[in-house]
Amino acid sequence: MRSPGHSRPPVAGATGSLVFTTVLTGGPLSRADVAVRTGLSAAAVTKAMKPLADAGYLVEVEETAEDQGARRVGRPATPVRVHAERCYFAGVKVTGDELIGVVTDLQATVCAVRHRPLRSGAVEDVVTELAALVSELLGESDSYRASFGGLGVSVGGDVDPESGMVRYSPFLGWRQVPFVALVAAATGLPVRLENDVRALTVAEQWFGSGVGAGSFAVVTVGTGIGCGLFVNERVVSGAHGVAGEIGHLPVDKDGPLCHCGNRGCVEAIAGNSAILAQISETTGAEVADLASAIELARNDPAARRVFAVAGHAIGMALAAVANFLGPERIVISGEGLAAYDLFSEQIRTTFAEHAFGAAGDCDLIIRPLSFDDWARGAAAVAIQRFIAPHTS
Amino acid sequence: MRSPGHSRPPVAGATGSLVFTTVLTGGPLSRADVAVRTGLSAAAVTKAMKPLADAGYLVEVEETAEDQGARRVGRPATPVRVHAERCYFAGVKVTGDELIGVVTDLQATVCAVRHRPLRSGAVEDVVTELAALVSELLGESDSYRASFGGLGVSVGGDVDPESGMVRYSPFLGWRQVPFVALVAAATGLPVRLENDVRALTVAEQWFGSGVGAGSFAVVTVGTGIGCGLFVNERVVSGAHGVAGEIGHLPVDKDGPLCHCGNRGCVEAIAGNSAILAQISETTGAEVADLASAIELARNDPAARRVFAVAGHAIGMALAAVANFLGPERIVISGEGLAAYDLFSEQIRTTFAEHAFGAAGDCDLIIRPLSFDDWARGAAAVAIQRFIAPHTS
DNA sequence: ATTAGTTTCTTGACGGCGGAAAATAATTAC
DNA sequence: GTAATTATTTTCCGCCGTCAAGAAACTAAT
Repeated sequence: MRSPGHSRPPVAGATGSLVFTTVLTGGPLSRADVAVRTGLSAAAVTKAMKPLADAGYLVEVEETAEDQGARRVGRPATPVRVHAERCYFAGVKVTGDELIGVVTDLQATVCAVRHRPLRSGAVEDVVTELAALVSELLGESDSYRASFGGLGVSVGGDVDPESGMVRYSPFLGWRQVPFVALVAAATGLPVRLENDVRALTVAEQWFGSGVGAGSFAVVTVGTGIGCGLFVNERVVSGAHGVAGEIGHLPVDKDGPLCHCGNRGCVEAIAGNSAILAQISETTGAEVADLASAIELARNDPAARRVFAVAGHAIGMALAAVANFLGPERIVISGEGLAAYDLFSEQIRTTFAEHAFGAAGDCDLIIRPLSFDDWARGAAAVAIQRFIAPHTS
Repeated sequence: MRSPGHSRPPVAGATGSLVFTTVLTGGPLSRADVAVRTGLSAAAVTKAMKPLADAGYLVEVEETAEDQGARRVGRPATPVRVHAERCYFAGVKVTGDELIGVVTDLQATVCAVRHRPLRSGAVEDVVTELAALVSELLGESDSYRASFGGLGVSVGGDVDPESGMVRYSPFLGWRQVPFVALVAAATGLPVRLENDVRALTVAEQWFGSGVGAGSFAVVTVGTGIGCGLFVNERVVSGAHGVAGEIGHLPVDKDGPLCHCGNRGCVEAIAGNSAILAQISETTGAEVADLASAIELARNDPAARRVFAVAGHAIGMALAAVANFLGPERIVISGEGLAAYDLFSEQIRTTFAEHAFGAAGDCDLIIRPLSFDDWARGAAAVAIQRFIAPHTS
């Protein structure tokens, strides 16, 4: 499979990346603003922007007559923004039974989505399907291939972005799989691999609620309960590939048995399947999926009680995160949040009770999440790689 | 109070700091080794070392005949080490009822120790006493004042090193105290303030078990249970001044009531006073201090059981830290560790049970801690400030 | 309309600093 | 002694960011 020449990142060095990301994450900004935000001199900003503008990554915003209201004296600023369509990226999240793929532009706006069921979890099959999916996605518009920046792939489990290895993925049953090499060979594209939750954290860092925060955490509520951490200017990876593992935080030592062997883990109480099991058990009703469980809870107090208990468990987890890291914000997201109105109050109450001192000051931000957002996270990893290769 | 000119840090820029800290923390190293470790070129290392050597901070090691055993061909390397006596630092830990002060050399080796009771916790009184203590300490040798690098002060609570403010200290009952300014005025010395646990973490980072680790955590077991975190090349401070607050991690929802209002916090089970209370209650014996409690536990199974329960709680906390951050190492320290043999097994068992996957691979390092070590931590902060001002 | 005042952006000179390569140094292996 | 090998130093080069001095593009007076 031959592929056209991919766009080379035009980023000169650290300063170029810094300026680029500042504009990317900070919306349209004048050069003077960028200078202030980055701490660079105005001259340095001008010089750093030159090649980026020449290559078409940055463009000056057309002045729309009466710009920002309070215009002061002096030469008016010329805001610069990212030319989002200059370059496209693909992101694929690999789950145990499905591939989710997206194409995004430079600002991580999703341009195309495709899902593809996985019949087999064998490495070769996954690679083949993945290559086919990406090929389909990039086939949707000529622009995608013509100016392609990179492919990001995210997998749950212990993953090493540097070596491109999936060290261990429980869902797929993989160990020591050189996934990047395989996917790169099959697609001919530049590939970057990352853990799924960390990929989501990267997306949040640059394109979501993490923008401007010195530290934040992303807590995902779904089948499992996960957590991505951003501290000291970087996403936390963990020395052994594990980090942000809050799903097995013990909440109730007499609680339900968790698959990890202990009792009363957050995940065993507030994970989607745990909720379903509890509701079935408590009410005797047959609930097949979360949607019907939510439906039921709207009328059945016993079912509602299950959600409250789950909310309590989540609140405990959030408080633990806040106490531990003291992040500026915690973003709570995940498919499980469809039932947010059922959780909400209990989450906040428990959080407030257990957050210690000033740790309780951290913002709790709710952000429902679609499955596609996981793939978008993978694309965000590719974008980050493209713009700031040294960072990750 | 006039003071002689303090040593100016001879550190040129980031590279100078990097080279200096590499030698400081890595023992004697040849220039070639430093180049490898830092990723700099050999030329850059030579250049960076020049002014440091000229100023007497680095010295070449005398070759002691038969150096390292396996000497290979080629020009022999000239190891360089830090001249520890080139410069002295003071560190003071402020507690509710006592000041603990030390003088250390450049390698944080303690050269002098003094304690000083605090009759009053009023800000002015503490400042006065602190100045007197430091003056006494520095009076112990002419060298101290002659080549003094800086004073570090550590306080428990919410502290902002940048502004030099104690934002809130529960033990002292202080709020918004500009402590650095006051101490600097009273002593005429360059002063740096830091939270007590973070100061200890800095000491560990440069002069203890944190050396060479990309990430680690320090868990202190004493009256309270605290935790300092080092991730992504820096100590974690928390957006709101709170970080590493694991003392109130819930372990047993039916456990003893904690002063924070919840039940079964780690601290309410494994904190020193909690242990004493439990032992008194369980055995009916009067135990005044931890030492007698330990004594008792060696013979009394019921008392021993209290330590086991405490060990379990600590193990849970350690597992939470490991799961959360995935640090390379966890250093467990504190006065409470005098009873280490009583805790040990239970700590490790519980940790192994609750550490998730690869998070359990992290090293657990036991390091008993004296009260003086807290002051040494404060001195380490001053040393870090002296050598790498930009870092913190 | 002209002039002064302001703020933004650009340009060019300058300097610090790290890397590459060559020179120098100090030993071991023959 | 000569060659090989490794460490350190020196010299030179180029990148990159700051500083200072314009140039540009407006507003506000006069």
